[in-house]
Amino acid sequence: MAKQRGHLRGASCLTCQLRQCNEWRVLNEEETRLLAHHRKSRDYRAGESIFSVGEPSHGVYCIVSGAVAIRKSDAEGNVVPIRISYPGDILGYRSLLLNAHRRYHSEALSPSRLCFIDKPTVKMLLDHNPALGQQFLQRIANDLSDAHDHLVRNATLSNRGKFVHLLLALMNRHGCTATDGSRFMELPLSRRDLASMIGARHETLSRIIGRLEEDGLARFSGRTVHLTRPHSLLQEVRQPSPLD
Amino acid sequence: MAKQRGHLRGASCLTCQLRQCNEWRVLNEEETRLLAHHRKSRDYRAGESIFSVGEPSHGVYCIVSGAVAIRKSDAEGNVVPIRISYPGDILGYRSLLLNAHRRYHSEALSPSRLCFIDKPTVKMLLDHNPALGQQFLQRIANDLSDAHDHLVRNATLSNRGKFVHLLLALMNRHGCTATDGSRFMELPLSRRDLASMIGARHETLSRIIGRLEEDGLARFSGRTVHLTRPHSLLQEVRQPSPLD
DNA sequence: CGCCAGGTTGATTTCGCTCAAGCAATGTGG
DNA sequence: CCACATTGCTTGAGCGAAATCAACCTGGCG
Repeated sequence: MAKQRGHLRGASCLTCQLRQCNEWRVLNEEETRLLAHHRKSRDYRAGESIFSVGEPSHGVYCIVSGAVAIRKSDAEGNVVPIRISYPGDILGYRSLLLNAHRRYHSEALSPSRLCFIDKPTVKMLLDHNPALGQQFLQRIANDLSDAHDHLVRNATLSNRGKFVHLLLALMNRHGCTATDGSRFMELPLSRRDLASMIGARHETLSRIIGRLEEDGLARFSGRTVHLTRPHSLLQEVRQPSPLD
Repeated sequence: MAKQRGHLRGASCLTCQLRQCNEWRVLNEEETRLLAHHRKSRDYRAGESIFSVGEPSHGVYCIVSGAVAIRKSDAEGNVVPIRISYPGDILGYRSLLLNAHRRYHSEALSPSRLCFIDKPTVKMLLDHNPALGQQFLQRIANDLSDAHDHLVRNATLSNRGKFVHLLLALMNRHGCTATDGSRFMELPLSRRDLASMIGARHETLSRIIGRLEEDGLARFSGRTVHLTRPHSLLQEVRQPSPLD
């Protein structure tokens, strides 16, 4: 059933709800038809790789359903998740716009459906509609801002603070609100990955989680998290003010 | 004398050596003349602010001489230097391209000369020559890559490692090589700023510096640094391989 | 001269890493 | 079906790194 919904949604970009809120929204009907005609939809199993570091870029991917982790690795083999992408997000635009090789790993976190649009088609659309380039520019500028915010947080917060921040950010995407105001979700990543996202060992994360439970702020059980007092957590990590 | 050289260099973009290696290099002679006609050159004292967070963007700045610090601050008032820009670099393109407000502070580190190019002129050039937009795109993509590398390093290295990396990076820009293979430079930032760049307290940085001197790897005196065995430092912080 | 910003140094405590053991869930070959 | 490895996570002990708090130095500068 869910699969069929996914299939219908991916059947044509013209009817794709997600297109309304991503970079493709500036395309007119004719351009969208071109997009739909050239896109290739494919299902990925959980854990399956979408692209890897060092490969040449042959096009971009557009997430229809599921969730995708973007990871970066350093010389010692440490792998750090950089971001999680969701339905509507477009992956791999950077390598394509720069004619560069992939600098990131990308991997499905859950069973996912992605549409692939090859390079010639994207180039054609970029030439045809300058607003599309502007969209990508905006997107990359926002990514840069996010990365810098992340840097400032890392320089400022404790591991606990960083983790609380991460939890709240994940909650925004994955969370549901219960009737009593508490919030809960399924974690999209393993504890190891969560740990390396905040630059800590997994043992340390385990202890931080223990302390959060002691403090009565959260309950963890497998991959489900329940934040009993999200408000208290929020004031633990005063966010950078939006006007900066 | 230096001032006069700076003045001559800024006198016209047509004769500006720096233009050859920054984003303006894709402009033809006519476009460059337009640029030269609209640019306004101005000198800044050391420590003087160029733009501040929250201001609207009225144009971009192009560094002729000196050095400029870009800083970001969070809600608690922590200020973290994000990067240092040098002659040839163009500042403030992000806010302009996105029609957004400034998200960064920018401040001259030494007596500096900058050219200001107002928004209408940049817009005109962008419309006239699509390659310019591509240049800015490339620039912002590289900045993003740098920021992500920074994130991975922060998650991986110790404070000492981060500082050594920072020293080597600064050395690339500011350093001279002595006859014996050792390298030296003037630090462009205070120790406090250096500390917050690696997310550490200034006392901690002071101790790290002490240890580097004990190890016979460096000598610090005021703002001058002398790296006696740069090679040893280099292998302390195995850089991410360039093929990622 | 006092004052102050920038930097160093010391003592103490907290935090987080390392190493090591243990546990539950899952998978696999016999 | 069991014995056995494997994977992901938790827990504990010990230790080193870094934060915190505080004193103190040093070179401008009014």
